[in-house]
Amino acid sequence: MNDVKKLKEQLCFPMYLCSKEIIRKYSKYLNKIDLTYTQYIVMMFFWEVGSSNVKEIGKTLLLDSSTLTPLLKKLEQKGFLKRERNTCDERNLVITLTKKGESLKEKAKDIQIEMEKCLNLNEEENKTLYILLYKLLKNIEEELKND
Amino acid sequence: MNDVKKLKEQLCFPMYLCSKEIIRKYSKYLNKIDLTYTQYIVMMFFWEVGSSNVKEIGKTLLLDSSTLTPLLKKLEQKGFLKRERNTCDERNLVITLTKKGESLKEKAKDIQIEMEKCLNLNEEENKTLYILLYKLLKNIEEELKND
DNA sequence: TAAGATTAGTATGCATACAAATTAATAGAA
DNA sequence: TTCTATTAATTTGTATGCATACTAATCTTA
Repeated sequence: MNDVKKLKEQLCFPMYLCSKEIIRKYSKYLNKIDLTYTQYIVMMFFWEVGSSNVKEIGKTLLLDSSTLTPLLKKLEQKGFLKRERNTCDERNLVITLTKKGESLKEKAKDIQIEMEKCLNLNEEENKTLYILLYKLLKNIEEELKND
Repeated sequence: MNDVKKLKEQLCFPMYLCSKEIIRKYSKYLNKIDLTYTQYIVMMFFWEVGSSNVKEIGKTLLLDSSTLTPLLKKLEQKGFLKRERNTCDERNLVITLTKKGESLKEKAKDIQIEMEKCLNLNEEENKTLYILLYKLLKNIEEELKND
């Protein structure tokens, strides 16, 4: 057993596939409201907090600012967000939901319901998976700190 | 409770983060052997099967041929793979491991061991997570067929 | 057997994702 | 107070990832 592992024997592989395929399925619904998956995640963040800056979004979504800058500009182009410099500290942006962005929330609700059906796990499985994913995430983040 | 869900309440979010962060951590090790994560997955596939074509790789890794074509060319450039047309059916490629690609397997072994430590789940958790991920993957693939 | 359908792989365009370098603004120390 | 360090965001370059369109080879069938 001291050999290189096969794809199926490594946890990272089904994780990679699940994430990719869930996003693929989600995208089919999100198309209808003119959002990509990452844009949707960012909008979800704003539906919770109302307004924020690049740094804070990155900390929550674990995304680099160089990923977020063009993405936020895109969401501004689409009229879902507004980007302004903070007058107190010009280094910061103040990014806020527009009325159009706020109203998109209603349409997203239906998509979430559809997606939950697709995953097709029972309550127990769902909860177990949820707990394990967050545990794993915590462990990995701890490890990444040491680099 | 008939409201839009928060990020933390949706399974897709920790799944997305876990996948991304595992890949981030893996990449730090894979740098040393001149592989990206996706390139590593492809090499794992070849360490199992020896040789294949674009279609088959895509079916196993759930990747589009338009993703694989440039990636396989890159791995050929690095000297890990060889790409030739199948003389029986010129539409197909015959992609095979080179000696250099084969020998890379030994170095990958150590990386797999390091990574397993990083995930830091016990045997029970590991197994449960593994089973749930494959179950979810099966469900999603079933749903994607209906599109 | 010649025309249309199918198949395998490639090319193109768009959207992430991240490392590294850069810019502009602010904080902190001498 | 001025010089240096730090910080927030942007820019640049590389690598996916996928939808769509395309090319070339093979298959099908009339």
